[in-house]
Amino acid sequence: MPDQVRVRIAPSPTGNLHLGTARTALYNYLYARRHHGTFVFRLEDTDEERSDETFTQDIIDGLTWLDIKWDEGPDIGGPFAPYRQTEKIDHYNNVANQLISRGLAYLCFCSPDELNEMREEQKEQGGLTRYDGRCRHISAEKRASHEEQERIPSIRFIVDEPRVISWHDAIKGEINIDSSDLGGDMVIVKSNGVAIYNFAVVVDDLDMKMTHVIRGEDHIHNTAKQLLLYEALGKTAPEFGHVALIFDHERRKLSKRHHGEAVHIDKYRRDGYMPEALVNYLAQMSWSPAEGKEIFTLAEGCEMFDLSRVSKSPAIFDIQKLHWFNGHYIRHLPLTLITERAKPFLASFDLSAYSHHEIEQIVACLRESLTVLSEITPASKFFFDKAIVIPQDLQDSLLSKQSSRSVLSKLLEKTKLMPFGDHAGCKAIVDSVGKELGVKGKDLYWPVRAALSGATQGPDLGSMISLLGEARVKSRVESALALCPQL
RNA sequence: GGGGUUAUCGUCUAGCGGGAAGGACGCCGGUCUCUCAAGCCGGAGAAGGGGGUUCGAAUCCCCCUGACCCUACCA
Repeated sequence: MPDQVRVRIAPSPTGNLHLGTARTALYNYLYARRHHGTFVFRLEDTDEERSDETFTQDIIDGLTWLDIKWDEGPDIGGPFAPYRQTEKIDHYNNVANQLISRGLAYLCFCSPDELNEMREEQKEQGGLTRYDGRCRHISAEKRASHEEQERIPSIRFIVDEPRVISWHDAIKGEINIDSSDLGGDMVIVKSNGVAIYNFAVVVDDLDMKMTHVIRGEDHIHNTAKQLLLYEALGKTAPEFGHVALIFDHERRKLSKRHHGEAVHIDKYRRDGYMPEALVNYLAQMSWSPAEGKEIFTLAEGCEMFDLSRVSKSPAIFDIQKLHWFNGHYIRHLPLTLITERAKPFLASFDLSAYSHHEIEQIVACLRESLTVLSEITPASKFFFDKAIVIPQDLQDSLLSKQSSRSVLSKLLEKTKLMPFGDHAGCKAIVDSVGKELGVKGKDLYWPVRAALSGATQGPDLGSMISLLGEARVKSRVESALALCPQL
């Protein structure tokens, strides 16, 4: 019977949800869905110094926003609870003690100072730093004296060396690493009694019956260490797939340190990016569907995802391409959804001036030219302003023209005839004004634009007039006319 | 210093021994339009270097080089 696929995302709540973490979560999610398996969310919170609940919440919120849902996790439980490592401290200790009793691990009494000193010496001599295993065969007396001094030991796992550790990586292919390059016997439980990452992951992945571990390639050396632990515990290791990292245009790893909020998923939500766009961008950044599709939904991704088509080399984060995806989704997602998402960006305006349907129409005509939804705030401002301010240079260059004055006054006469609500019909009235006066093109449209919005550039003119409605159009044209020089 | 990963247009990629090296973003030009976009049409633009293997190499092998990652009682 083939194992039911079980994969996980295991972030540590020491920071906000990072772009790279989101991509790893996404790939795991896609893999789980593709194989009708289970996607697990678990918290690696053993670093009590840096872990924080607000980060946990940010990670949960971010993944939820992206619509990446987990089947088991700290918030919803599951058959292999608990899903936070801090709730399993004793369990890790028990497993570590088994290793000690089987002679595969031992107590290490070295102090941080001693360890540092050792490394300093090694650096001076050859450069290679590694734990020399001095506590591995500690004498009974020495041990007793350490205990008398109340020195609290850590637990180290014996790294058998030299030997080659190999695995077939689902993304990278064959990988071989010599155990001698792993830095010597490794700490698995810190002297504060808390398991260290490399040990806790193995125990958890075993407890949670993970079949595949898909993570960043910065874990490749960890995988070698972990493989040794699986072996010592007498268990079969899951399959591994290491995804290349994400770089910036200078080929630096994307990091909070260098890029700040630009790597924070929530920043994209706040700035008006569509989660569909981010998911689509992230998915195709290091993976290309066999079908060659560029635009696809999360659900479609679930049908097509294939680990063997994930790229081996790093991808550079390209905001331009994200913008392209984002603009596409702003334009193609259902209008009601985009309107809902636009509302927070319209919060500074008095929306009660328009009906819900009119707000939707405003969003409809504006979304054509947006790349991020936040741009709708300045773009829609003129719809809500009580009065329009026409910049001086436009007054000088545009309103000073005789034709502008004629157009505006003629338009004012025809305001009553405007079929408000009918975009094309309103445009037709403007055209009729132009026809009667023998004015066309910019000479006809720009004065109207300036009067209504204070700019010569904006959404479709017919839509503007139609949505602004009779009262606003009338008063704005009157105001503009008042600025036209009397001839 | 040691170890590992990696290398196709500026960027993301397709390709998996025989093609004029394909697509997408961006860029440039055209078209549409009252404007900015969007859309449509077109264009420029790529195999890091060196050795092999082969009738034939982007594709297989080796070396070099670059970039990146790891090298904690962080995760």
